[in-house]
Amino acid sequence: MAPPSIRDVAAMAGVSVGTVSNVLNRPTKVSGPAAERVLAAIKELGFVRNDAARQLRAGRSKTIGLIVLDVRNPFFTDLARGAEDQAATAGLSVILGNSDEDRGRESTYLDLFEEQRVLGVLISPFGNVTERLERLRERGIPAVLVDRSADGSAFSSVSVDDVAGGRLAVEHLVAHGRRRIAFIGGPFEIRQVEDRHAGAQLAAVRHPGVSLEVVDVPALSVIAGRIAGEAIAARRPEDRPDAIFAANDLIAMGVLQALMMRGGAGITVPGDIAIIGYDDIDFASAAVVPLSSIRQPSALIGQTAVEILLEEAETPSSPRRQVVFQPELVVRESTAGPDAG
Amino acid sequence: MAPPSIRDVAAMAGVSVGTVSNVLNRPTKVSGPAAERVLAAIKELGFVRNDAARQLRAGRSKTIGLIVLDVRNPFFTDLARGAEDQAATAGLSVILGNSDEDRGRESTYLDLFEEQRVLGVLISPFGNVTERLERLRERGIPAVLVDRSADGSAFSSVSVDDVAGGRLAVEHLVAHGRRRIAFIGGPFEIRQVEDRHAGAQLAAVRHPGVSLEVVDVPALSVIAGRIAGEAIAARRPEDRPDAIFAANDLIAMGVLQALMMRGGAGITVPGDIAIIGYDDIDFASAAVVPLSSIRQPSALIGQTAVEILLEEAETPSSPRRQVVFQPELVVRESTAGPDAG
DNA sequence: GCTCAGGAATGAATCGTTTCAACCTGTAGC
DNA sequence: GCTACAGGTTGAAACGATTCATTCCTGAGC
Repeated sequence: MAPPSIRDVAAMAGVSVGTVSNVLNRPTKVSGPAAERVLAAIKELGFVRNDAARQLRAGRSKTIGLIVLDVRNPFFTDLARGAEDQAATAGLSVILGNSDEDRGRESTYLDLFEEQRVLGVLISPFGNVTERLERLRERGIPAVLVDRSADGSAFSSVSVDDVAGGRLAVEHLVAHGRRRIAFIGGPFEIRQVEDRHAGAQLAAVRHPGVSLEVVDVPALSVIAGRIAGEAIAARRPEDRPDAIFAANDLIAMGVLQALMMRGGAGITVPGDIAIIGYDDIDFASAAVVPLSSIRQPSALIGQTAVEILLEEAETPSSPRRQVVFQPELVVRESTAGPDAG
Repeated sequence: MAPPSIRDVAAMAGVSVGTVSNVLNRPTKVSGPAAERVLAAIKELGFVRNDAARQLRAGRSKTIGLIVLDVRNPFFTDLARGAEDQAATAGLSVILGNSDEDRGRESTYLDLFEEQRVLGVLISPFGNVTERLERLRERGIPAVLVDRSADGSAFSSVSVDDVAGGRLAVEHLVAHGRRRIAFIGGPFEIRQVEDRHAGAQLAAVRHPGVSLEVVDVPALSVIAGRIAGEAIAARRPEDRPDAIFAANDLIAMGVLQALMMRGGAGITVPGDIAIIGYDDIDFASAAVVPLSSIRQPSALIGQTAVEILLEEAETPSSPRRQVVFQPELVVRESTAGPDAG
């Protein structure tokens, strides 16, 4: 019942434990017949390496710890997937922790990862974790921040340029002839919201005659969007914007629902009002009117973060890097449909 | 730079390694002053247990492996959360693997878990994994199936009664006076779809005068739902159902969008047609018309599965258990709104 | 026939923790 | 003053894979 060990394999194959280990780790060092006997014994016994013993000897595990703010957000699951795939090519695995925007949970995961002597930590931080991460680094565990550009340069980071995303969105709306644009989003404490708005502002001021109104909402949710949308529908037609830039897709969908509802004010999308969201979640293309959006290279972020992490694990003295990706415009009917203005 | 070991702590505190270990694991066995010195040394050195060494000695890790079909499905993340919380009360952690309905990925995770000598495995199986799981059990690693009642009784399982869920939905519609009901769902190879339909059928035949039509769709997605919804809106009014039971919330939302679209056939929900979905995802309550649904106790499933797993890990000879939870009806406007029929 | 090179195989030491038999030391009982 | 006993403490063995200095073999070269 106890799993067979490398010793059992050695006994069965009639070789020493060292040879079995060589078959597993340095196959070229072993003669053909010996290797065959060992492999046969492994198969026969159903031997599986004991990872704990390997780790103990190696002093480090073959696992990367990843802590995300919210597993239910497609952005993070895609990011995780990218990290996983990249790790797999190096024979590593990723263990995923969901902090759920809770300092306690975040901290618990960091403890766990430290006990496990993980190879490195990827984290989209919520609380102030710099000290914790610094301690990990002293212990030889590197960390890379994801979805957050590192303020100082103490740690490497991989993020997306939200300012550029906001600019993209508004430039696109302007290019399609829109002039009165509303930014719907909030709360502004969230860095991403602030940056997206800043980008929108930048783009707007570059075009004379273009105005940017701000509609502050309490959360990045469908409901918040619907309420904002209803308020806009209730305005006199001449007071309505001709385009809406929502801080994320959930808000955009809520707005869309409100505008399109029968019994509404007879507003058409994109005819009367164009709408663009942010994140390009799956639901975006499935909306009543397929939603234009700003796509972030989520998987690529994860992938790149793992690459940097491995580099730092290999060469602790390697310089920190701040990678910032550019987001991409995804045009669908909600801004460029058949009856667009 | 190498992390301090229990030996360093012992040296600093002027005690033996055995005593340090006792402080950590059996605090009552250690005298006050000794314990204090040890704790001080731990703090001073920033000592953190090496999990690999513990595991090696214990022969088993303190981790539970969980493999789900799709991390992006809120049902599974809630389940994972339940499992995690329950595990935490026993001082264990959960590592989450996403098979993404891919046999290869599923198998890779099982390999990983076996190498890690996890305490046990929770799995919502995709491929045929019975042999793999049986081998694990021979090695002393128990497994519990989640979201799938085990056919034989070889393994314990925790699932939800989908037949009962289907029955609930239709009984509810009938109780609100609906007579011509359409079940929209597919593909029928998915057990859940089949069971939900079977339950709907059972309820329908119990009521004379109630008919149940089936609209087969190729996927459980918003788009599939919208297409089906458009087809229904295109029918002559007298040929339309007066209620729709969708196999999941995504389909229900697609149908809802199609029926409510301006330029549609002037159909009101729930006035002309009531709609009920399944799963009670967050979006359900955020739909244009808040969606009635069938709620599954996702977190409770995860929690219970962990309980059973721990029992089997403790007592391998304990009898297998098949736990089946009952789903719950959640009534919102889409079936019982102000203008319901 | 002897030496030597080099490939192949060996097995003891090691990683850090837990466990447990053995070993104090002081106290209570007689 | 001696034994019993219990609460504290000790330190060596064990877990299983990896590593590396050492040994063993084989065949080539002279």
